[in-house]
Amino acid sequence: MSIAKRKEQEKLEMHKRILDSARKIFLEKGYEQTSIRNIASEINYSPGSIYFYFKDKNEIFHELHKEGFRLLLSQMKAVNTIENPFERYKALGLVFIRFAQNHTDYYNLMFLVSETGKVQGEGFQIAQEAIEHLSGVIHLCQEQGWFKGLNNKYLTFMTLSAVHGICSLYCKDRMAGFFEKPGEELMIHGYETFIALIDKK
Amino acid sequence: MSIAKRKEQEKLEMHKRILDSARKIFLEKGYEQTSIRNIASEINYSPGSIYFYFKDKNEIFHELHKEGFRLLLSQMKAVNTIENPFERYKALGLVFIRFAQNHTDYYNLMFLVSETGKVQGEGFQIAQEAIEHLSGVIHLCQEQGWFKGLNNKYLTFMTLSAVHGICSLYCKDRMAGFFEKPGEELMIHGYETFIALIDKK
DNA sequence: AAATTTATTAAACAGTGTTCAATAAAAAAA
DNA sequence: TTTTTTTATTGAACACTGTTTAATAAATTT
Repeated sequence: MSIAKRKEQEKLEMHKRILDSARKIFLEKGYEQTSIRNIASEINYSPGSIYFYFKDKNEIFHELHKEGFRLLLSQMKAVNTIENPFERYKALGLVFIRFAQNHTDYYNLMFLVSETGKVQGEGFQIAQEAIEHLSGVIHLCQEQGWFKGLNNKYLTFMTLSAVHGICSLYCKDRMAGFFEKPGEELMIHGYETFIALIDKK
Repeated sequence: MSIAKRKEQEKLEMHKRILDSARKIFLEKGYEQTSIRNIASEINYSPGSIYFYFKDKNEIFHELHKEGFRLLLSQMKAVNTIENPFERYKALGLVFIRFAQNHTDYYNLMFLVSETGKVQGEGFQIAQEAIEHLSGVIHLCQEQGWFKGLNNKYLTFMTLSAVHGICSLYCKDRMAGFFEKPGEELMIHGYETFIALIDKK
């Protein structure tokens, strides 16, 4: 039985090696510019063998997709230490923004690159968990008198939209020229403007 | 001279034929799923000949990109008939949202598909014009007492982010499942929530 | 030691964007 | 009108792409 176990471990290791190579190239060059042959040659492997470990290119992509969401979600949950719900709400947006800044490539992979439509399976579940987390914090705010008369779901969607809008404009690098400031500053000031508007108890 | 003129016209016609074919396929299948061979065969043309009229696939894409922006900008300018500046501001957001709904494929092409970084040349100029238009309307609002104490540029960026966030989440079809409502309703309610927040004179 | 499972590979298939020499068609010059 | 030159078109070729598969090597089980 220990032989089977070692086998399994070796298989996991190869799985990881491929994923490491894929992560490097995917985050560097994006989806289309990453080829199975690139991933394979990076680890001196044959392209065909990749298919022994992954169904196809998309499955590798979704593995990284999930990785990104797990990373984001863990950072979102870290703000639970903040007691004041509105402060927690504010921090949650900053987590998003900082994530887009520090992990621009993941952000692209998670929100911008992947094809329209359903992000299936586990990846979708984690994304949903992230939304529910935001919704929960907003609910806490509302219990304490913030956002009076506003629907929780729509507020959640709107918050998500505003922050995602900020991040995706940043990641796609649209708007340099009109907004001569560097993107990082613009994001923060844009977010502060948003918070200034929403901050009425 | 009339021969040269007819020649030029014929060239323009071929240019248009290719663009028409490209538009159809690009808007239907997106960037990557559109091939030069597809575009050519659609009009019983040889793939190589495309390169007599366009530098490469990207140049065709950017032509459509510009088309989309011209269309959006014309609809943005149509709200100038509204006298009240805040009403005009509100309508501007709705123009965006309706554009994303009615021309989802263009929206994808314009904001989501194209590669990170500079959208060069004329296309960039039109995008800039659109931003300046929004900024101008916000300026009018501020002259009449809205958005007190808020920086025009940041407010412009934030508005753009919020609306673009709504539209891009819609276009990428993220969030079905958590927000069980159809995307169109969600967009409108999300936008109304945004307006409810920002509406303080 | 033989049979069987597991892992790896190179080759092949059908597709991609793009280039280019050959060629046909049209216009200009002789 | 004939020759030359320009303009437009084509198919073949190049170097890629994701993926499948038959052959093969290696490791494990019988």
